[in-house]
Amino acid sequence: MSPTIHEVAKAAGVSASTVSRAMSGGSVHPSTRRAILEVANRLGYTPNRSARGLTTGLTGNLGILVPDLSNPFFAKVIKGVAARIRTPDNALFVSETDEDVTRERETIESLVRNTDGLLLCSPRSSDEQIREAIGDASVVLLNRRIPGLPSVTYDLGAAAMQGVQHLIALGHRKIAYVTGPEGSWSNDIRRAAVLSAQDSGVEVIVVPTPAPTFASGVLAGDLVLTTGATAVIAFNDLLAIGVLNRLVTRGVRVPEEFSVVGHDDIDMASMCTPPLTTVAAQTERIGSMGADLLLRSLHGRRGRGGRDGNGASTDAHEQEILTPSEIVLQGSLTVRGSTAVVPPQ
Amino acid sequence: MSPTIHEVAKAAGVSASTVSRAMSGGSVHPSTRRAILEVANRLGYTPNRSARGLTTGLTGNLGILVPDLSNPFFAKVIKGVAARIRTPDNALFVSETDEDVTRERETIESLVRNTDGLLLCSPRSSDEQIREAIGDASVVLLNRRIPGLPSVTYDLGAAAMQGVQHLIALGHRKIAYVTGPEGSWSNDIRRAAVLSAQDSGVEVIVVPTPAPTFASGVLAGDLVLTTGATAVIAFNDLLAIGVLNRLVTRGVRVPEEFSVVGHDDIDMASMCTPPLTTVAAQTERIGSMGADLLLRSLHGRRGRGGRDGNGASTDAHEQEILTPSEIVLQGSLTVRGSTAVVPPQ
DNA sequence: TTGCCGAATGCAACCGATTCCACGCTATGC
DNA sequence: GCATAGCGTGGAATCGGTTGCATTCGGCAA
Repeated sequence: MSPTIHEVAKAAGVSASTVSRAMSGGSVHPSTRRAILEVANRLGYTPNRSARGLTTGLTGNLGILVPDLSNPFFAKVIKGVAARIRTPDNALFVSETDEDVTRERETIESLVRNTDGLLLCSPRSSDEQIREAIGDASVVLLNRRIPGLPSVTYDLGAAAMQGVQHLIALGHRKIAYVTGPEGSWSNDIRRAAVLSAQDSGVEVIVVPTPAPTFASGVLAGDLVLTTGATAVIAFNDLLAIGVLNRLVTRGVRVPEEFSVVGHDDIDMASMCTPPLTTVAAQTERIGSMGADLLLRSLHGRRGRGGRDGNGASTDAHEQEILTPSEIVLQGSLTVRGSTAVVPPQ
Repeated sequence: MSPTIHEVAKAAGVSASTVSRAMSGGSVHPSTRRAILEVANRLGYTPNRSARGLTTGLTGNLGILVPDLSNPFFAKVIKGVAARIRTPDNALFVSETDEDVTRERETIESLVRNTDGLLLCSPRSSDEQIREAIGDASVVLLNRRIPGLPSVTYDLGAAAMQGVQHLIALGHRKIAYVTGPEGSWSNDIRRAAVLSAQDSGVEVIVVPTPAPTFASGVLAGDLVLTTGATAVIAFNDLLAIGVLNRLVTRGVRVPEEFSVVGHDDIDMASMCTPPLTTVAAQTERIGSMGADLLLRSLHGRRGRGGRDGNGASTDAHEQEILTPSEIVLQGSLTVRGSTAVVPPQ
């Protein structure tokens, strides 16, 4: 199919090594390089990735793992990553775990073997499990913080507090929290933020759910109504919209009789009726900054050491470049039509 | 990192070629194979993909291209593909074009070079452009039919007609169609289905949109109201929900005063108020069947011919296996709360 | 003029697997 | 009893790049 480097070399009247150097910025005479590039272009030469990967130890592939592709929050994160990656040198593997912790580990290990670097978005496994699974691969966490690993998150706690304060300011004194998935770092933080309202004399009821989806939200809607709360905060917008729909179906008027707050600000949040008040993240930004961080850390890394004998200095060099960066973005409350002052007794 | 085949060979006391055969089903004595597998397992051996790819010409990667990742329809298709692909031997590249035809071509060409096979979901380019871009790569089209290429579609025309008939049966005599993107095969068919209602004496107005998104739907909502139609059919659910929201905002009661029909049956369709009547596709199924078809066609294909001298017989063989299959699924109308009988004069 | 240095280039080894070929051995048929 | 067929195995070539090392050549300083 595509010509090999040797064919280009012959056509240009030079050796294969010179072509290789011309293509990848080695020391080549300017006029020679120009001629080679011209020939390569004319022949439509593209280096064979497997061959290159064999010597360099690099695949040119990055990977991202998300719990659920049909959750718009994750779709947006991937969009952010894809926008940043768009170069001829890198392609993006996408995998999902379907919120299954067992599969998560397998998938991480498989991705680690087939990519140069990995983005883990909202992983559900424990810190320790994740550390083990990734080994010494280049990984950036998204929407999850583990000490010592690079990550991009946003200030979940502060953002969640804005939602809580909003409800308190509206006079609500009994608030339900609809939980997210087991093992979710963000769920822990959001739940804690809501529970902290107890310090202000607010009663908090935690309502469990099997999965952070619309369907679970519908189920949770009924549970929420039995608690006697006047407002609900859900782990994410899908759940919140599910609750919202159930309330409306059961004849509860929102926001007059009941207030609903979600998290993530997915597109759907502004499309439902009433539009959802929600704690917004800079979703695409999480993806693009994560990709940035990953590419940067990759840049200072050797594929597998190659033939350079001196391990010590390389290690020191890597240490310095791989110093973990933890980026924290800002979140903020977006007030829409699903929240209002507490109904009179 | 991972041990090489030679290390396994030495540990097992055999040659590398025997290990290779043991791993990939060649002719090896059962007891030898068992011993090798045991050693390989103990050492945690996984074949190096680049090395394998170099000789076999296969990368073990598949790719899928969609117009927009944050469109839930495409997210579902990808889910279907991912579910089917889940094997240790294959990984999935995901790319999006952001509905940009220029980028579409570049992306296809890049994916063709880096994968063994490609799924093109709802491509916007012309038949000819697509044929050129894919060359002789293995490709399966999703939600698009091009004569001679394998594809998975559903009977868009018949399904769309159900929506049209539904509105006619409800007494509507003036129907607006909110169009989808330029170059979209499904848009052509859906528009034609709506226009065919003219044969039954129904007036049809076509309303253009810049993109098949919620935001465009909101804009289209105002245009629709100026037409004097009593019902609207939109190219997809995102547009339909946008129109719906705009109507509600402007005080038009749905479905009492105005009926709305969408296409695709994305999750959101059942979550909005009122829930959307929509023409449903078997979305995930499109993805999984497409993946099936692709894997099957790959199976009968050689990476790059290798060293087998006899071209003629191989070609004949390939011909037979690569005979294009065009799978057509069924679509159907899901009636929900956004459609009702035409309002009295 | 001689010697040295660095830039430009070619040669050849190598990355880790697959696969063709040859060899030895046993079982089978005549 | 000998030729033959076939299985199991090892050796070696090969895929298409990259890179360390050797070589050549021109230029500049001594």
